[in-house]
Amino acid sequence: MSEKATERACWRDVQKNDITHSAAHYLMAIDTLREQNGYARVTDVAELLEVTRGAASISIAQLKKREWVTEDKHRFLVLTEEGKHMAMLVEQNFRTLSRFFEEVLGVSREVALAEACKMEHLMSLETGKRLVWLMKYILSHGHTAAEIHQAMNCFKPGCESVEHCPLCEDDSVPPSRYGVLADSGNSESGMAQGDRCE
Amino acid sequence: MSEKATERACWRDVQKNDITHSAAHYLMAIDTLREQNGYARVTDVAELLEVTRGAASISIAQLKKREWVTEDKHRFLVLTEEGKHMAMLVEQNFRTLSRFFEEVLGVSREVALAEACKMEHLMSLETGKRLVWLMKYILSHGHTAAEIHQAMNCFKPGCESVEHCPLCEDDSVPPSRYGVLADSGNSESGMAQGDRCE
DNA sequence: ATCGCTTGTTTAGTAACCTAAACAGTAGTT
DNA sequence: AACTACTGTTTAGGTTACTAAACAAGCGAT
Repeated sequence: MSEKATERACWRDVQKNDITHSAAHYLMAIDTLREQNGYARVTDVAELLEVTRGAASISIAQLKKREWVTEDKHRFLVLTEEGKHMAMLVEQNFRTLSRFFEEVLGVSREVALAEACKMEHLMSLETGKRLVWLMKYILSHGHTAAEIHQAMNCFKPGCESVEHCPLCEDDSVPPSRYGVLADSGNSESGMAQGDRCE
Repeated sequence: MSEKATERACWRDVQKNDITHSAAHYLMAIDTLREQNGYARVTDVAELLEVTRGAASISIAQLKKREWVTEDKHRFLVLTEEGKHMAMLVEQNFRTLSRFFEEVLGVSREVALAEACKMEHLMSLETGKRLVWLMKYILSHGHTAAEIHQAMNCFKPGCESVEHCPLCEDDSVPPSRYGVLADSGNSESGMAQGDRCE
């Protein structure tokens, strides 16, 4: 009876995400600036991110509260260990996703970068690692990579109507998004899919 | 000189996304309710999404302004053609992503659903189609699918430190995130990739 | 010592979300 | 008709994140 929490409305969890899109970019900006200039000040971050100093000031104050950012002896901004870790995670997710979109899926570079940028902070370390693993596998197995590239090169829009998609023709997977609407008795039927991965 | 916009700060484009995470779920909720109950009212949507009627009322008013939602003869909520299209797109992205995470990457169902839910509204139709295409290819080529599944089953955390990742060891790809810091002259090199889809 | 510039913070106002609570209808019941 | 219940909107208040503009502090130059 409590197992249906598995299917529970997940849609509001976005707000409970570890890190915000904006926070991630403030962290990465500080990191970038320290790497490139050796130091990072509020003004530099603001300029890099193209926001006002006021906005940067307030956002960075939040990051200090969260202990992702501190100041060094010279009062310049630095990432704490945890801050560095968050920044690296997002940075890595960005690279993984953009490479996946561009090199595996064959999406244009612009779109690949734009979409990777939107999703980078939403992917878990676990999923990111698995995606890297998949890409490593594909890229290190010449014939597989070639086949997939060939397949992707033959990609044609197709599937024009979003309403009907070849992959989703079997409606086996789409799990109910919002818990149980009407009382749908046996909730064990949800796991009737022992046919994969054996 | 204006071509460097290619590498320009993309990080604020998230706000310019076609649809908001919350808007997407309001649309899908209306769609779900009409399918399940035959009608959708503000109260039903609020209950389904677990928000107050006040919040639902205001959000739905916005959707009406955008002409994604109207009312039928009985004053019940309905999606317009455009609204339906947006809802279908997000719904499809959700299915695609969750299946990809779960079936291809081997992520647990919970995580797969949660992350798909966060990203569903951020993936373009184009990328979504290509991902479907890739999955179709993988799943329809027994040996490839088997190999990949085997590889993914052998997945071990590895790559423990986020700082150093096997895939990203060659720093060839990571494009500068925030425009040009120092003046980096020639920007035409960005489009050196005319090798697809001919 | 005062001008002028940069730096960082603060304040007021905007926008998209949410809650809680008051409010105005509409509709069924006694 | 009056009581109650449900529906939908509105109001006030909170959050995150932005802009614009005022402000305080520091610092170099004359």
